[in-house]
Amino acid sequence: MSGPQLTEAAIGLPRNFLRPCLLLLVAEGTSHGYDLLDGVRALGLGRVDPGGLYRCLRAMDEEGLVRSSWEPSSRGPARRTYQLTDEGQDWLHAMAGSLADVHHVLSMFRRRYVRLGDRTHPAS
Amino acid sequence: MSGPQLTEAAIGLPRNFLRPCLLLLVAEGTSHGYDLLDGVRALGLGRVDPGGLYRCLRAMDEEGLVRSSWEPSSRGPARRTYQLTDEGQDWLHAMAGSLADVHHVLSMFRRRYVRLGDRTHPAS
DNA sequence: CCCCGTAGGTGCACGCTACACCTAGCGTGC
DNA sequence: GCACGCTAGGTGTAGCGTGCACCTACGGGG
Repeated sequence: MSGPQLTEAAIGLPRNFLRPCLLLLVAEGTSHGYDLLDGVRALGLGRVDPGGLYRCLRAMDEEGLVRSSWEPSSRGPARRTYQLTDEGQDWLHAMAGSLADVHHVLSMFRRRYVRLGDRTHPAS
Repeated sequence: MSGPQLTEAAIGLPRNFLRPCLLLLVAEGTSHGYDLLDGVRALGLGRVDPGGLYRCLRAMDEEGLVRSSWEPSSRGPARRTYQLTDEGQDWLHAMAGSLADVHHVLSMFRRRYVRLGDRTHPAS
C-alpha cells in the first residue's frame, strides 16, 4: 500500500519550495506573514495554506534565516514583520542554485518528451 | 516538530517526479526495472533508490499506466519488462503539462531572484 | 561450495504537505 | 455595549511520498 499513488495526473512543486519563495520575498522587502501569503500566491504557487506558511516562517526564524519583530498596526491586530539575515541570504543563494539544477533537469525532461512526440508523429 | 525543517540548503525535485520519468523512459522503449534505474539516473536524478523505483512501477502497473510481462534472461534471473499503455500515454502527456507549469514557476522565481541581485549590486 | 553480480522486492521511519480548525485585536453598525 | 466581520497569526493531525536498510532468488566462475 506504500509507494506513489495518484488519482490525478498532477506533479507537485519542488519539495521545500516555500522556503526559497519566502526568503526571496523577505529579501525583496521586509513584510509580515499575511502579506507574504499574497506574495507567494503571486509567485505562481496557487492556494498556499496559511498554516504551513506561518510554520515555515517560524522555523526559519528559529534557524536564524530571518529575524522577526512585532509591530503594532494602525488598524487590526499587531503583525509580526520579518527581515532577512546574512545567513538567510546565504541560504537563498544556495537554494537558488539548487532550483537552477531542478530547472535544468526539467528542461532535459521536456527535451526528451518533445523528441518522443516527434518520433511518434513526425512533423513535415 | 512538524513543518519544514532543513539542515541543508537543498531543494528536492518535484514530488512524484519519478512517475513521469519512468513513463517517459518506457515510452521511449520497453525495458525492465533494473535498466530503468540507469535511465532515470541519466535523466538527471542522482542516487535513485531501487525500492522506490520498483514500488512506483508496481503502482503504475496496477493503475494500468504500464503493462508488465516476465521474460527470461539468457544470463541471470528473469526480468520484468514494461510497456506503455494508452492510458499511460495520456498520463505522460498530462504530467508533461504539469511539469511545464512547474518549469514556468521556476523561471519566474529565477527572474525575481536575478532582479534582486541587480538591485543589491547593480552592474555597470 | 561460496561468492559475486544481476534483478526484483519489502519494512519502516521521517518529514513535508494539506485540510480543518482556532485565538485575538480592532472597527463598524445596531 | 454587543455582535459581527475582517485582519493577522497560529495549532492539530492524517496522508503520503521518500530514503534507508535489508532481503530473496537466479546464474556463473573460482
